[in-house]
Amino acid sequence: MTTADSAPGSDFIRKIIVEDLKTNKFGGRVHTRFPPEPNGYLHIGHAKSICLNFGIAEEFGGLCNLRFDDTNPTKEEEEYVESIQEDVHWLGFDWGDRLFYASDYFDQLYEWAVQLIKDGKAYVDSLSAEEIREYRGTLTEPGKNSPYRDRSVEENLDLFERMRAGEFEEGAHVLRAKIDMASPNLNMRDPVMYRILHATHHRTGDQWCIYPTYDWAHGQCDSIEGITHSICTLEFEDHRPLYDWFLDQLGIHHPQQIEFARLNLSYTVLSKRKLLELVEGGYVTGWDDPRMPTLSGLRRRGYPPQAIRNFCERIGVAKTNSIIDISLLEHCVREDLNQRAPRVMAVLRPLKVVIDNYPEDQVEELEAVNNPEDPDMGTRKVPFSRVLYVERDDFREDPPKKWFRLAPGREVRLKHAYYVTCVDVVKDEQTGEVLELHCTYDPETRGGWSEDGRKVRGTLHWVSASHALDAEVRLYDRLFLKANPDEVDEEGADFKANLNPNSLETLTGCKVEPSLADAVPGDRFQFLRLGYFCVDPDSTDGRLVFNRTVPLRDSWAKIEKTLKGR
RNA sequence: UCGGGGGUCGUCUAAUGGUAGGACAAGGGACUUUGGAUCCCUCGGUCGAGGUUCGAGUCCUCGCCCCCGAGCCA
Repeated sequence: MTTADSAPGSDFIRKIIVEDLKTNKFGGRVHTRFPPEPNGYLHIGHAKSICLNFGIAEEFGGLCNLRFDDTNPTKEEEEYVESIQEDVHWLGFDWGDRLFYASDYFDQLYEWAVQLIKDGKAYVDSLSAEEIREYRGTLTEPGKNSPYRDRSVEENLDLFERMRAGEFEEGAHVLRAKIDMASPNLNMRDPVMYRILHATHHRTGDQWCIYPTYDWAHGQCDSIEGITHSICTLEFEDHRPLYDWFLDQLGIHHPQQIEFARLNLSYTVLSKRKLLELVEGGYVTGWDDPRMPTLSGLRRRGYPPQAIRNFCERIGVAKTNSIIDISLLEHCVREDLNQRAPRVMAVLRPLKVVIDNYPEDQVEELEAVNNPEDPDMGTRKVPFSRVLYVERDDFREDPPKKWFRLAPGREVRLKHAYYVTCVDVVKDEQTGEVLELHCTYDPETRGGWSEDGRKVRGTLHWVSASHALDAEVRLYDRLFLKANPDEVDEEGADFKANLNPNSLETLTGCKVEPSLADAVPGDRFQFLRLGYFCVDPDSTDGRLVFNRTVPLRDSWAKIEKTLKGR
């Protein structure tokens, strides 16, 4: 077999590592890192990177560090570093005692900067930000040297020292690498290494007022930690020559940077900027809104971490820009939950059913399997009585062709219970609305089976009216209407114009079986015939709240669609 | 326009120069005490033009298309 999902380990990055191991490039070591900037919550795109970095370390008997790339105090917050750790752990990965911060290395980075200045490879520039941009040239024209480019080593050292001491305003000076203002790679046109930022850092406080840029920090941090393979996304490809340059000038351990294509998912957005906009604009209830592609949102939605890991394994790793169909993610979720989620019965839109020939005060405890996919999950008792609720959608007064559910005169099976036949329909005289159904049951079919070989095509879920628990159920749908939310018709509109107005439907007065009384937030279930649901943290003692994780495939919807199409 | 990176079924992803395979999606069927799940089948692809070769997705040449890059963001 040569499929992506049956042969994890065949992607181009793992091939490079296998080759490096063969040639003993890093002394047989494999050491990766996941380097998030703590300026937002992790989303499923990060999960791809986490699974890649931690997964590779695991597979090759190596290590993977968690390192916060906290070089910009104006955007980073402690709240994010906490959520990021929680999310990585939730996915099932562990960094042991290797939790690091770029800020751990600020002293070393400063010393190395001084070394580059002494070597004549870095200088303090006093051009304004705007001037620096002008001097940089364009994509097609070379840049020109700053008039400050040839300051003496002594002057550079003095200025840099005073930058650190806080003598200057933000923007007055920057430290730049002295490389080549004519390079066709703009990253090599004397990139900025340090900028003055009079900001309080979430970890170093006011100890520093100059902060290293990503380019100056990243490779050196990798080097300090002994990283062998520094895996990042495609947009850093152009930075690799710079990554290599710094390491070469310093003559320190030189990891290999490898770039791969970031994850894109249909019907969703995966950019921190846009996610932040959804949160701050109140389009969702927060970072953990179950409609968000954030790990905290998916967690609240009920997505199991293993499903996300399986998904990340299946999508593969390559350099091709791609958009993964969200149905693959949903498939992975169903696949996982099908094996593990206990089945229960819940009626979302209740329709009262009276079993006319069932004894008034009788209650039977019927046995129900918890998961037909896994007998070890055992059975439970479900109460059955004279008055029940069934799903409103499961009754049609004028049943169309191929309708095997309830209708006047029709016999159906109540799951785990009895065969019942609809004998009467009570309607509101004014509105015509169906108020309740009257049925008779066949006592010989207890457990849902008939000895006489009689066939019933339809099986319905139900709850006993007097035993059922009330619940609120939140039905989630895709957050966006278009596969590509950025595709907008009107001018001036943006991705928010494609928000799905029906991405959340809240149902109250739902009825669930009494065994759910002990359910706690995070518990996942399959509501028979409906889908997978989990208990939301909004639940209180007397009031259960469920989130729909993902619906079951509804094949009736398909039949109806084709019937209508004719 | 300059530099970098890409282009294989609808969507992803495989294929020492040797039968283009798998997954998801779609369509059909079997089965079923969830119209669920499961199982089976079908549909469907190498960006284009030349060249090398017994043989090219793979090698060469020339095109075409897409993505990234001009933050003191990462």
